[in-house]
Amino acid sequence: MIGKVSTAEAVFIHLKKLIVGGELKPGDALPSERELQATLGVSRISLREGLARMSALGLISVAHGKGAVVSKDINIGSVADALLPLGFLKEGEHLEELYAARIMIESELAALAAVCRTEEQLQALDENMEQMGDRLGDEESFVELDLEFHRIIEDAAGNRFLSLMHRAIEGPVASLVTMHGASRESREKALERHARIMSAIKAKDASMARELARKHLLESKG
Amino acid sequence: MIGKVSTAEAVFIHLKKLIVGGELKPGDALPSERELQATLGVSRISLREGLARMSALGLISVAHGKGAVVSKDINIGSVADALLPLGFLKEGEHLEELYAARIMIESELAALAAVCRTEEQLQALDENMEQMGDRLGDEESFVELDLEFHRIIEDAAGNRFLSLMHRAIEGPVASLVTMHGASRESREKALERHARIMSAIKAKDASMARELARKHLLESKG
DNA sequence: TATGTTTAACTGGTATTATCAGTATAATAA
DNA sequence: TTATTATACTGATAATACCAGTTAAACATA
Repeated sequence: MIGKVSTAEAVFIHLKKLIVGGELKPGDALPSERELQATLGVSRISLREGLARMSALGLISVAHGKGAVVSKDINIGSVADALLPLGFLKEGEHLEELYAARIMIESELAALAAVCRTEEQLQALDENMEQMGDRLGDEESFVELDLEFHRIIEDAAGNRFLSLMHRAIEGPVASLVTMHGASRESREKALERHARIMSAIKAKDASMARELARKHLLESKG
Repeated sequence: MIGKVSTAEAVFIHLKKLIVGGELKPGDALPSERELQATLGVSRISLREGLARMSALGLISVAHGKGAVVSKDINIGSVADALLPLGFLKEGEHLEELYAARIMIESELAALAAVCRTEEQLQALDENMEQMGDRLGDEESFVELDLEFHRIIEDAAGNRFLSLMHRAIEGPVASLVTMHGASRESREKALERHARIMSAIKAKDASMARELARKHLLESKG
């Protein structure tokens, strides 16, 4: 009996194969539930549970009264949900793994931002740093501005896949990022490092931006 | 009915909040379906569709006759499924974005491998390169060994999150990776670059391994 | 007493049927 | 023609019954 899957799972696998196999292309409308139910020879319940799985993963999008269509793009929310158990990590190696991934992503975002950034984004970074300078004494505001700094860079990088991973990771490691209890001196140093990263991005020096971002995160970690 | 979301979606959101909020911890058993149905005041169908969503995302794991428990870990299959629409990308900027992410991941894996690699893994890389040397004339085998080389490095890096992203990306960009139609000379150069990466990993030089891997992928791309 | 079998009470899985609720369009009335 | 209404789709929800694994308590047996 090992290997047996439930009917709902079978429906899910079947539909997924149709999409992967190219029989159902992005944007295509699925047959109606009654029709699928008859074609696949399953009950409405199993059919709908299979559809629920598809929908949860963002593979299809269903609308009441209209029908279901194959998604054209990944659903960031779904991916983030699937990565949700990462938040359970408290200490130890798993958290280290996640942190390593974060450094990799952040530094690559900085490198890409150095290439793609617009003048508006440079200005946004400037404003952000100015505000950070004003809030050196306000820990909470500083932390929030710190996160915003990296979010601006993420936006400037213009890579949807990296943005997705960045956001999925941001939550779980937020507790680490937030330098809570850090000294004013450490905040001054962080702002200084931000300035250097910003300079590299402004100068379109991708390698420099990447390395500075990496060092920044490594140093702000301890 | 709560707000504008479906009942099944409301159930899903409710259960997710219980987990995120810490009321349900990883490994905890969920109440039985009949119980949840009564507590939430919804029909069995909606309840089960909500559970199906949870299950599809790998947030819970249900067993026939036993019950459902909160997952302790991310489900690679679920994440990969959610990323499935990436395979729709054919050409253009989206593929470029994915390729940039691939280079980032591969190079970081090489850097981590340089730190964590065991003697067995070094030996596996050695054997792989030896086989590649023997198959310089056999394009198909060479491509397969090429992929294996990077898979060994992925394993050696010992970072589950990066491994996940690596595997999710491997499929969609496979067509790019496979140097189909490349000359024997280009294969010789690729092998040479592999040897240099391997040396850096053996010497535990993370920065060197990262840079060499990055250059390798950039060069083998064209 | 100790052990093996049976049974009963859980659990989730599937199916049937009926009905509610959006949506779009064809038919109809102004 | 235009505005309204009826209708025939679509998915959403529900109630009910029953099937199918799992577990442990009850019980018969050695």
